[in-house]
Amino acid sequence: MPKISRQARRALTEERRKQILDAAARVFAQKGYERATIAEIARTAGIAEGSIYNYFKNKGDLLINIPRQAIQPTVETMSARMTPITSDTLPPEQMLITLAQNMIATIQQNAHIFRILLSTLPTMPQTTRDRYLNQTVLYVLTMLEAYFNQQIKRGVFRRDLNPHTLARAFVGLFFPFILIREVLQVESDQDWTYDEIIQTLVPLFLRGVMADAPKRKSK
Amino acid sequence: MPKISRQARRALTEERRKQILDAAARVFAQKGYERATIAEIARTAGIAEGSIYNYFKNKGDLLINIPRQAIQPTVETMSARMTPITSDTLPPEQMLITLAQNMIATIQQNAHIFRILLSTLPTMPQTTRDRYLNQTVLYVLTMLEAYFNQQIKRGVFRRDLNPHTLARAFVGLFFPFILIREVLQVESDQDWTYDEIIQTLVPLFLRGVMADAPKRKSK
Amino acid sequence: MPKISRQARRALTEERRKQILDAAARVFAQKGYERATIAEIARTAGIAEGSIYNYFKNKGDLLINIPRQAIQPTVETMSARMTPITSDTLPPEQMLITLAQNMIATIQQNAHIFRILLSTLPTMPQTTRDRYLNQTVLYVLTMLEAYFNQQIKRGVFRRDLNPHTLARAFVGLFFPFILIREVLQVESDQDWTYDEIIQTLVPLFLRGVMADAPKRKSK
Amino acid sequence: MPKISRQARRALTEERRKQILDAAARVFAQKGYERATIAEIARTAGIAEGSIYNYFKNKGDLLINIPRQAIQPTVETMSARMTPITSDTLPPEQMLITLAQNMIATIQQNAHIFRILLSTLPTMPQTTRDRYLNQTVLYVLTMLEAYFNQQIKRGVFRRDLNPHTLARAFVGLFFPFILIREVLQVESDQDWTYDEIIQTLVPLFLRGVMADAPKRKSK
DNA sequence: TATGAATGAGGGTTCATTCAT
DNA sequence: GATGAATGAACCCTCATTCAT
Repeated sequence: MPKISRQARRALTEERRKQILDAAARVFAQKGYERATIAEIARTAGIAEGSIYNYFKNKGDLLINIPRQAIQPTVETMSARMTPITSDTLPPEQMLITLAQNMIATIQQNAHIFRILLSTLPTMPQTTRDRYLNQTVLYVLTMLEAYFNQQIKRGVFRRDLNPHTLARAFVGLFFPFILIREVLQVESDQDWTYDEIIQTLVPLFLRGVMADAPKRKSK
Repeated sequence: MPKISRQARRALTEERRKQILDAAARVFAQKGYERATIAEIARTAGIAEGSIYNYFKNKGDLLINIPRQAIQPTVETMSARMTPITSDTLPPEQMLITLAQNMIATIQQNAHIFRILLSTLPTMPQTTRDRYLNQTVLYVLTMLEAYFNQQIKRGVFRRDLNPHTLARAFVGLFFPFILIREVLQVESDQDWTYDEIIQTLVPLFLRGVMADAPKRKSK
Repeated sequence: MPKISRQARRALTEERRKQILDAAARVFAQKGYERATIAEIARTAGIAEGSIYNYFKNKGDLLINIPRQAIQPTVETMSARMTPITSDTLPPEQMLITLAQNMIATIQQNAHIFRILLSTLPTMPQTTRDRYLNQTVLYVLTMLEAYFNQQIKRGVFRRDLNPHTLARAFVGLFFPFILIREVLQVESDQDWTYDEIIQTLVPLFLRGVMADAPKRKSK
Repeated sequence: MPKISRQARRALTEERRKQILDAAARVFAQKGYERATIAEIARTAGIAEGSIYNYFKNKGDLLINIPRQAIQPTVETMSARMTPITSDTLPPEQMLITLAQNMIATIQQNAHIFRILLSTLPTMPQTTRDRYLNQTVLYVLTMLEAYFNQQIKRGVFRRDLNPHTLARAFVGLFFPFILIREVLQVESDQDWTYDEIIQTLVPLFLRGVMADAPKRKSK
């Protein structure tokens, strides 16, 4: 005769897991995975070291579960903003600006997760790495790809372009800025704002990808 | 009195340092800095554990000395190709293609170093990090910036563009591809070649940045 | 919520610390500080190597905490016997004999600690050394000094003497004997007992320090 | 056909040994035996590490050979000053003052050796230790003992005293001062000079040991 | 005989994980 | 489930000693 219903128990457990993963994410982001200690994660989470092992198999298990916990929600938020309906109503420039803004905002809000990803991915085992990537970066790339594909099919973007390439290139445009500011936190490289960058690069990208204006249709 | 001339001794020492750094770079790239052990580095270098400490203060000292050893030579090769003279004689498209090819080739040849950089930089102490960055990425960015600045001043590229931003954006275009293939080694994302990417993105970028050519309006 | 009351936990911890310090003192005394290994201390204490670090910061921390653990109790016993009340009631000869006996007994019971002190003090960092000395030797010297000062003021001991000097000289009288027997354990120098020494040297010292007794001149 | 005569070779070797032992003594005194390194001794001696092994079997061999090298000369100087002839001509007070001054001067000049002795003796193997002691402290004690024996036999010192005990007690009187100043270098205990100490303690000691004045002979 | 790079055993310390309470 | 002390494997680093030159 449990004092708490099974459902309530479940919820409590889930709550605890979140609390621990949150602490782990913070410590991993600050110290890096290897130099983070279970002791510090426990302290940050406000529980005992041993308790962590009631919720996660081991240290690696924490790392594996961080993206679902921390990234997916924001990724989903982002994807929600990219529904076809929206893309119909917005002119490409506006759409791309919004996309870039969302992407950057998402990364900014989860900068510590990105730091973890960067320092961990290169030396992770294949399967873990793929799982991570699918849940995060590739997910976003796939959505972008769909949008570009649509625009190409409509003749808005040049027909000779490959949506796969475009998606990666578009994201890449902003990559160095994000890397420098959010991940590496280089302070000597700060005389710009994301808005300026977006206002410069989206039009630049568009000039590059837009199909020639209909005027020349007669060519 | 030493049996070997001071110069010969110096050369031998330098040789040994290279040998050790090379081993360290390989092991760091494979295991990540923290999980790499001195024992394995020594084994890889074909020497005894203790010998490493005759050439480097400690494990961290190995890390700090890797870029100079492994990257700088290629970085310098690259910079040699970007002299103003060269940039005068080549049309922008050819120049940018060459630059991109060089950059990608450099990274490919030093992919393991890049893996180290990525996994180590985020949790490095500020000063070490800055030193690393200056020797590598920022060095290249600065050169690119100079080139773009030149082209803007000549009216070849749009005058409303900022060379600082352009340099980062140009590098960023290729970043996701490099990341996916060289660093993360995602095998499910391989149906493209760097040449295709370059042939697509350099013109795209150029369309975005070239000033409208009034002279040729009459064409 | 802890399963054990905070007080009980404290007591257990204190017990463990004593157990470890005791083992450390034994091993340090036998091998000397530098040649003693954590492994052997752990073995002697009957615990695992790592456990020591749950109670002490490092090897040096063991050394620093040994005197409080092992000497202070006896030092305090000794000081208890030297209250002014006691010194009032005993004639100087009896008092000094008792003092010498106590001192020697204390050292005998903690001979291994003294061996540690001697071999460690000369090369210790200043602050550690001062802490050590204050807890042990200087503590005793200060007490003696107070006693001599009292006797000088009362005219029992010569007024031209300096209590500071006397305290050191008195302790020094017995020093070579203690050194030879307890610390150096020279076996070829054993045809005497501490009692004989005390019975000889206390009167000798007293003849040296007693004020000429004008009252008894008429005797 | 040696270029150098065998004798000259011998002398050179002996010179080199002295040079090395001198360096070793200095480093041992400063760092303690265990923490002293062959590298530092070699550096101090101005030769290569490996060369030390051409003159001494190993590190321990250095330690064993230091007393003969460094202490014996001064010990011999001291003993020279204590010939019976001298002791005949000087009154006891002058003699003891001279002895104390010589002893203290000797120790002062060789303070570093004393630091080595103190930190090394307690954990040395028996035989090494005895050898050390016989060459140094016991040597001096034996001489003192002879002097006291003479004075007792002459009736200058009390007949009920034991020269063995007296010798140790006399040396002990100055021990704490030497220990505090020369070995432990306690700086907070410096408001006295050796001369003051000697001027106080020698008469004190003499009052304790002198036979009753001849006036009471009639008793 | 002199050199100093090479060696590798050994020691202090950290920390993920276990388990008795 | 919660706790946190106990564990011991693993790692970095030091340094006495050797040996090829």
